[in-house]
Amino acid sequence: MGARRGIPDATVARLPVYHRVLTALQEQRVATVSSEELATESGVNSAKLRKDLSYLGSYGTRGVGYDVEFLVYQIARELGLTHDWPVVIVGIGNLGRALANYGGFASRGFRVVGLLDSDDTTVGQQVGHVVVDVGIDPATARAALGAQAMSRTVRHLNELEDLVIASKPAIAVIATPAKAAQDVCDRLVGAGLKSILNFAPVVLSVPSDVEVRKVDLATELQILAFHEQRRNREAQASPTQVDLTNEETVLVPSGGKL
Amino acid sequence: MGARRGIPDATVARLPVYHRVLTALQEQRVATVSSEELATESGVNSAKLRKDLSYLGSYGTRGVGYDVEFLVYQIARELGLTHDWPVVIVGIGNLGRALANYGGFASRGFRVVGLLDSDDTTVGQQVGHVVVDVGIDPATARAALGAQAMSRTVRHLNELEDLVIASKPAIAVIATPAKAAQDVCDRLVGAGLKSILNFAPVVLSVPSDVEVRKVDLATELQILAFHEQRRNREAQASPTQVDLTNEETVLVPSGGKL
DNA sequence: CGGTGTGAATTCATTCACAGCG
DNA sequence: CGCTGTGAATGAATTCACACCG
Repeated sequence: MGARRGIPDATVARLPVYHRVLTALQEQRVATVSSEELATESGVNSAKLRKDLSYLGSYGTRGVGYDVEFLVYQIARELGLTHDWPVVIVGIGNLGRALANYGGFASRGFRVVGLLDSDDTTVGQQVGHVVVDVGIDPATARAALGAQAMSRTVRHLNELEDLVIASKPAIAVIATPAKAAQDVCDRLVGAGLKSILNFAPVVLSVPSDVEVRKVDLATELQILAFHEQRRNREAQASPTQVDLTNEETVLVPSGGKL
Repeated sequence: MGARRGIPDATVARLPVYHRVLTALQEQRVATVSSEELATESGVNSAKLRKDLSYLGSYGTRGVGYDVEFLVYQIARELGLTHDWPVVIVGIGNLGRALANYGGFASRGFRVVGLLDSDDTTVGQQVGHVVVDVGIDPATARAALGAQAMSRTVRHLNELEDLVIASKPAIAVIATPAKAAQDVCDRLVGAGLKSILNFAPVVLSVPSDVEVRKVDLATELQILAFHEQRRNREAQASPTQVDLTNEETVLVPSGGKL
């Protein structure tokens, strides 16, 4: 039973991991893989993995496993990695720069078509490496370089609408300070964007047909701090170890977890 | 009924958002807030918010709402934001630099005590602004500046163990390339760290008493791409617009928002 | 009256366990 | 026989709806 309708969100969130692991296996010339192996490499258990994959279709072979190459392709197609996704980045501070340079984007069909900032000292700067695959013919290379150089030059925020019209980004990344984020978001939405990745530490309000995903660095640290604190509270309450040394790794003999 | 035992993970993940919103309200001198208001600002519904807060204790007043200042403190305490959390960042590329400079850390008790990299041209560099609050007395300022300058100088990865002994970081951030991440992780774990925030696109394997949280930029984009693709498929199936140009993503002229 | 706190109902996700296929 | 694919069981998170209190 192929399930074209409604892959659960939790599954969608794991597909990129499976895809990455499978791609690595592919590079090692591994032809097939069992749910058990793939699950271990992906940090999940095998039942979950099999159920996840079953939402895409029955792509495995009983008694054998999954064909790596075939599965890579199926997941890529499901995620839309076979398309080209033009991305605009707004806010070219440290984080925006880091994102503009991030290799993991280009390799999966995400192509930076524009960089925007409102700071006059940043506008006009060239950001990131301009790279062309070797073995490309000179004319194409020249054109590609030109286009890349263009899309790597930071433009002023007030060109946002022009950029959207000209380059039709499908996804916008907001890496501005918190204060500017909602305004930028409103303009992106006004220009027709429907997919936004937000790094600013604010909750953006958008119409219900726009999807926003949020990455909040401080939040992640706070969650870690919560668990760290809980661990310490428990250690204090428990009878054993004195653990004010740094070298610890006392690895609880047979730990009382949760 | 105060619930000391077991705040659900999903709730813990939302507490930082509530805390941020409440802090903003506090700065606007708002004294009390209802679950409805706080929920809207936090992007959740009010029932969820009330249930979340109920895990911390009965801190609201019926017919009135929550005391902003009191609630800020309670959440901060629960998350451990009243502590100081020394952080070490490993991998000082674009992202590591961005993280080292990120203001959202310092303001919540996260203090960068060390920066590590294995690249000799990076080692020795000074990263990030060294800042001291105004109105501090000169001697203290001098000491603070010294300590900060120290902790802002990139040190070589092979000093990792020394740094852990000297500065006792509670949390490590891995911002290295994928290839280096597992090795770095093993060394951090070996040195006793139990809380790791991983930006490298790999699944880290760690003992079960170590907590790893992962932020994967490419993954987030892929999830957006999935939904974007689904939206487009549906649009295609629906009667209106033709959209078979190669440049795809034909912007709807003046939006039919939902 | 207005708004919190919370059992009960519901929805969503994970895990179990095994039938059935290659 | 080995491993996938999946119903059924369990568990977690969300939402409902209202008793209860200030």
